[in-house]
Amino acid sequence: MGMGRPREFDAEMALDQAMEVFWRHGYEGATIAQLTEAMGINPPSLYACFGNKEGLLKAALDRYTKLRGVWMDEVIAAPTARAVAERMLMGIADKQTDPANPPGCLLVQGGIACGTGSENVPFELAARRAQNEDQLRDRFVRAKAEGDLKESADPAALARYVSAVSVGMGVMASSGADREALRQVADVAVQAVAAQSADRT
Amino acid sequence: MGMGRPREFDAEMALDQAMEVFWRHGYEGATIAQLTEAMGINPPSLYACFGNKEGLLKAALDRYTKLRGVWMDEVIAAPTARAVAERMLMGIADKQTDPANPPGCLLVQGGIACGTGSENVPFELAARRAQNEDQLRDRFVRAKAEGDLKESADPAALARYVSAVSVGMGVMASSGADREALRQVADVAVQAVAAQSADRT
DNA sequence: CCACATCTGTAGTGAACACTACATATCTGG
DNA sequence: CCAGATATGTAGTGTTCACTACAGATGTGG
Repeated sequence: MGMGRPREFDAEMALDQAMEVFWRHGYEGATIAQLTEAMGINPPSLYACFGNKEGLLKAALDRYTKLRGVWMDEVIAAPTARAVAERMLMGIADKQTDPANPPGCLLVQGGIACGTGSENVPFELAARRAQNEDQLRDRFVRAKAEGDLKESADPAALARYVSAVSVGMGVMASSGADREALRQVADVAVQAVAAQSADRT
Repeated sequence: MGMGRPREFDAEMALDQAMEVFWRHGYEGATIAQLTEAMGINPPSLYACFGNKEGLLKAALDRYTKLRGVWMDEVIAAPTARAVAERMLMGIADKQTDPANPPGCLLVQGGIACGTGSENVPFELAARRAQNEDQLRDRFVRAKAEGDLKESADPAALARYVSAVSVGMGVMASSGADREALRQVADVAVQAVAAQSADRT
């Protein structure tokens, strides 16, 4: 019993290309023809490796969140809640306007509303965004315990807020907002977190 | 030269139904079959009245922005920049979770990323969102002139910020966030505007 | 070198899509 | 009551979609 013919393409490189297509056109807007061309393979290879279109999206999302996870850890490592928010939102302003990638965020561009048969896609993307929010919330819980945030502060609400601003910035980036515009938004947004911080001397 | 057979359906009522379908499934996710069924008409009537699918979307957007314009005027009429932000974001928290409509905002759900041939749709939606932002900016310019906002405040940045938060809240609503969660976000978000306000006594 | 397993490219599959031809129905103006 | 004009319902049109059957290629284990 042999092991069969080996794969001729690099799965991770192909995923990077697929990620970009989903990022630019959304799940429903991306066609298998576009995906296979970008990935440099033919449909049967795609289906053998990823199952179907939705499987490919999930694999691309896994790769995306893995890459972003590294950066997110740096964000969480900031010393204060305010610094976390600032590092996160300013970083997002830069990332979402990085010409190396399509504008905006894959977790938003992937698909906010989908047609019948793809209802699962927006749900999947929301779940990934929620993971980020949970990380932030845990960090803000710690900040409160450390006395870095006011007693009246609600860590979950703050995390939801920062997450909401991130999403809004992503949509703006995808519709043409430049880096400076996003930084201005981030700058204003951080002040709300600062207002929840103790010792604002 | 007669005037021809009169239309048997009410265009505005039909538009309301079409609006809901686009709102729930997005432009690309909505099919002509779904639209005609919701509108209670057959395809030829749709095309005779609205030209094509994109024409129908634009008509639905016109109706949506017209309805929202009334509410927006009330928001703008609030006495201070802070009150404007509060009225806007709290109102949005309620509207985006109103069970009478699909969750979120049509200007976001309509389509953030689209496939080849529909690139115009995200652009169209962005233009409508920009109109809202312009209204806010003008109001904040006035607030600054009135001494309601600090000298250092940037009205355009504040307007972009409020607009970004609105969009983020819409995405959250569409992925299941409840009214209370959105109100918490709005509550935090308003504090950033408050931080730009003068006379915070 | 042979049986077996997996990948690859060609060339399609049926289904769903946006959109429309056409015959018929219903109005206005004369 | 007739001629012109527009709306409607039926029943399609061609195109594009996600997905796959199949045959040939390329590997491993015996």
